[in-house]
Amino acid sequence: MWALHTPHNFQSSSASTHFRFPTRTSSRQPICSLTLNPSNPTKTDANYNQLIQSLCKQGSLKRALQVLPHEPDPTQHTYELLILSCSRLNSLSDGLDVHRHLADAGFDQDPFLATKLINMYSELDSIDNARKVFDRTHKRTIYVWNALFRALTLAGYGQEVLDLYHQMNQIGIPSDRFTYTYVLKACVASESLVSLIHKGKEIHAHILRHGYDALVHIMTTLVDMYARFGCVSYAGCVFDSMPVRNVVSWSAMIACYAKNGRPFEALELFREMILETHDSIPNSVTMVSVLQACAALAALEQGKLIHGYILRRGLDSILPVISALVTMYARCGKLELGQLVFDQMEKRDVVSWNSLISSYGIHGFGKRAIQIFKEMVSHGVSPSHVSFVSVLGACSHAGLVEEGKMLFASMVKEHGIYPSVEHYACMVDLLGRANQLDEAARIIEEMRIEPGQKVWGSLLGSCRIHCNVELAERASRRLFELEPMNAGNYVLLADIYAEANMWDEVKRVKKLLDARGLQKIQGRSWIEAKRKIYSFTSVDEPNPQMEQLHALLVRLSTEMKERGYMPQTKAVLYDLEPEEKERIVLGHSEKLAVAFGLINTSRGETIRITKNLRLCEDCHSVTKFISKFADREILVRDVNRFHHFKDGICSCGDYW
DNA sequence: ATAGGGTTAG
Repeated sequence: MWALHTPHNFQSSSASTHFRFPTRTSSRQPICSLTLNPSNPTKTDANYNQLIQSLCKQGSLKRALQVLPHEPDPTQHTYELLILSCSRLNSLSDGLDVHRHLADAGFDQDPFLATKLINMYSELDSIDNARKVFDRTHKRTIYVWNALFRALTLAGYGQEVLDLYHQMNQIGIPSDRFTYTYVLKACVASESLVSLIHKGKEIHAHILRHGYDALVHIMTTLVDMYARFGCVSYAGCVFDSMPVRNVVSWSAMIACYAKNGRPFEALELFREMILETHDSIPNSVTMVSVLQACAALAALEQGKLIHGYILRRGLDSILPVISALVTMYARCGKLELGQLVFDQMEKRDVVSWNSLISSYGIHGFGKRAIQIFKEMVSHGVSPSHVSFVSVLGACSHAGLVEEGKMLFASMVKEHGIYPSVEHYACMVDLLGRANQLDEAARIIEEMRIEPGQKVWGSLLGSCRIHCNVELAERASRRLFELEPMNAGNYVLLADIYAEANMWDEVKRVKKLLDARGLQKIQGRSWIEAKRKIYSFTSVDEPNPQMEQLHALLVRLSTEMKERGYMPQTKAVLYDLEPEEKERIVLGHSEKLAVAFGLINTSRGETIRITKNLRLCEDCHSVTKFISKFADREILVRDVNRFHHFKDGICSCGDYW
């Protein structure tokens, strides 16, 4: 005999031996009596299936599983609901249990249920079991294949999907429209270092050949795939070719621009979306990308307008949107506004906290960032790997070496998070900037995962700051192998040689750069004034005020020299006369932007500038001078962090 | 016969 506890969500009288279905008519008629002997099937046993199904629908999986052994003949539908319940309740052990029952009953060759099982294991992060189900299923319908493709893609096994897809084609099973979306995603979900873009283009061709090029879902996936490969123009071509677009397509294309360093285009496309479409109304997902674009541009006025739009559209209570707002304000130099948005949040998740931590980090408030990190933990929010990237980054900007080491050690010990390349890169950066280059190198040697370009890149960057030729050569050797087309690495190495006066070596590196058809990334600074964004490069570009700007800089330079300013020209990669070098650094884009700000903004207004590269030392010291004797606050965001210049002092404490 | 797809925060 067996007994069941009374489910609390059942209307039950004091007699706990009777189950009642909660029905709309509140019938009190017992459907089946569980005191019956289940091994002796009677007519009422037909209701066990119904009972199990009903329990599943109510979320009482445990009870459904207790009833299951007593149903002599569970139906496909019963198993389906059981499987779905296991995913919903996130219980792998129950899932395995259901799977066992189903196999015992001979249902495991049912392709419909195999699909469901694969989906279940996928959601329960048990990819091996999903594979097993697939392997054991003889009759593999396209649904079964697609389910496995989806599961493997989500788990990051893109290459495996593509191999299986090849097999499927060999056998002659035709793809359907769902197959294409999964295999396209598989191309970018590959953990391998080789780019699978060729594969993606091949599948793109298949899609065109099979006439699937009018389907919004597939086309949007293609846009997204090219976006993730960084092929912005390809994504744009697909987007332009779409006969029908919807919110998701627009959002994907806007995200493509926002994530690939094309924030202007992102905002432009958003404008177009609003003005030219009637059926594609921007949603919260769209707005997140738009906010990212504003953040990238440091376009505060734009960002405020977008914030207004978000409020009008009632999208201001959606977590991702709010986190993006926090970041946008902080990256536009308004840390206090970011904090305000954060304070007003009713609910916070780990991402909201991460936004705030990294915001304080890039503004150089390392201690405050650590404090917020601890506050998050004390609120019961478990840090994610990004939390550690953010907080370690904050330590790095503020030179908090000991604190960073302690946090790094706590990752595994206290939070069970194993450091990834990103975390190692943070540590190398932290130690390297603090001139503990040997220890940074030691960390790399002790890494149990492949260091990769991020880590070597951090080391090379630190070598640039502290002019360590030997280590720089080691790091760059690896980097030239890993990312031969990244001009930045060659330039860093050349910088280091130049500072060490090794001009032959500088020439050699430059030749390497030329041989690969690469160019030094041009320095660019921009400033928002009167709702427009003005962009400057060191090369003369048509700007009506250019002469005026140059004249102002020459005058300032003379004045500064009288007060002890010494031009620092080591960023110049040519072996030139000092005067010539001086002339070059005086034309740096950041100084032009500062001069423009002095002329075109009112006194008392903070000059806010953004730069695409790391601030050079000469620009840094000149801006300090200017902040003092022009009595202006100047806020500069370089590629890594903020510099807040005031009274001749920079918030970075000359440590950046 | 049934089933499933695309964009998003740090």
